[in-house]
Amino acid sequence: MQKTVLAKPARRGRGPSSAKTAATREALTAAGLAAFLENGFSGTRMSDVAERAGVAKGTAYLHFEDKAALFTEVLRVFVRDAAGSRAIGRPHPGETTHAFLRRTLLPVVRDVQANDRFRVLYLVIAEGPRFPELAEIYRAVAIDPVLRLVRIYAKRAERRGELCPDTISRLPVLLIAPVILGAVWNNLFGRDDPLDVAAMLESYLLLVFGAPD
Amino acid sequence: MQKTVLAKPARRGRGPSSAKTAATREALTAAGLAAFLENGFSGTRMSDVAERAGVAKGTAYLHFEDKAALFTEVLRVFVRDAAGSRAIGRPHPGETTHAFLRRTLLPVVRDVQANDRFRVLYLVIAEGPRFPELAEIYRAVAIDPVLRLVRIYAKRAERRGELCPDTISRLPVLLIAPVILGAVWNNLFGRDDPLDVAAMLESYLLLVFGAPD
DNA sequence: CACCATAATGACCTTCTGGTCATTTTTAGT
DNA sequence: ACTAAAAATGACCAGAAGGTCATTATGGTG
Repeated sequence: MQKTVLAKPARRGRGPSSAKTAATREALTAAGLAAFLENGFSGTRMSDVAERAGVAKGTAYLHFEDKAALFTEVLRVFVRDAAGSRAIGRPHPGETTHAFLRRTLLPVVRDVQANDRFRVLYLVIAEGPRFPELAEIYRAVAIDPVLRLVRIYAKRAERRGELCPDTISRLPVLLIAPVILGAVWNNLFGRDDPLDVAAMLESYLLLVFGAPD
Repeated sequence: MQKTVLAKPARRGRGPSSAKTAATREALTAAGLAAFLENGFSGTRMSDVAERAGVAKGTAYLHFEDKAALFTEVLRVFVRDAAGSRAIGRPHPGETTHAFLRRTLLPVVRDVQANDRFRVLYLVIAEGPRFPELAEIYRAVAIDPVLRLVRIYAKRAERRGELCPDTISRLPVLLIAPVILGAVWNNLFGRDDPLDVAAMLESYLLLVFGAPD
């Protein structure tokens, strides 16, 4: 089903083994990501990707079965890598859940926005129906873990009377709603009316948890 | 820039004027909407649209300049028509804003979901960057009016101490976040994990306004 | 009924682009 | 240096799909 790198099986021969092959692949994935972010799946031509990567079109097909494989591979790798930044930590003793979430979530969101990773989210949203496995992977790797954490801390907050019971713990998606909204909005209207997703999330937390005091 | 109908200028001639022409156009827009919803813009072939409409491909080009014109026309008409259901009414005397919103918003959302109009929203979201004018129209016709209303009633609620001040009135988008989320979620994961958008909005209102009593 | 303006047709053209492969270039081992 | 394995090339192919237009069908009008 996949091709990925065909190099692993032992360097027994004479020819070029070199790290250059890996570099070419890297260049292709980087070029692919950039191109897909810019023009979507069907709007991206393989020749463009190759050109961006500084190689010939045929070379792309040495590394990836076809365009769809390049697309899913690129995004899968990106998502898996990005998921590494999952170290959220735990609430300090005595810290309210609201304060904890502000302290941990906001920097993450700011970082995601600063590094344009919301555009990747948007790409998955826009192309998801045409690449169901990809959407599934994204969900399993990036969304569900977040929802699990949200549920845990929502329960904690409800237990401590900091949060309206049985809402977020039952529908953890509600907490990430503003983030999704921000990703979508900025990709549609961001040029004229950019939305500061972190600031919006901050307001949202205030709204949900009430004013701290 | 546009072609739309070329028929208006007087029926002076002999040939078939008939309402049949209009019917053909209707059939084309209906077929176009269905096809675009199903396969997106680039995934839809003009021959498909024509076939669905029961006409030859050339006929489609008699009514629409090109594929993009069909796409934008179809969606623009749909959005303008759908925007007619804007009769939200006003709060009863003494009614809390929370109760008012529940009473008026939930049926609308339920109706939208029942009639698959969220799929149209999703289509605009997914294709928006490739059709900026369309996104702009959608925003002007469907989103901004809602946001204006939200702001008005948020202010009212804040004045009456029903709502955390300076959040939703400053960021009215926050109130529609769950709706956008629902539209996106259901189009990505709806087959396996459908989300009841109205129910989610209900929970959301509860969360935002607090338990009624 | 004959006429003709208009609607509709579908074969055809053209372009575009995903994908291939014989050939050439690169590099490591001898 | 020589050689062979592997990487890279880019001209080429095939099919798909957007768009055209000479031709045919339709149905008011005189």
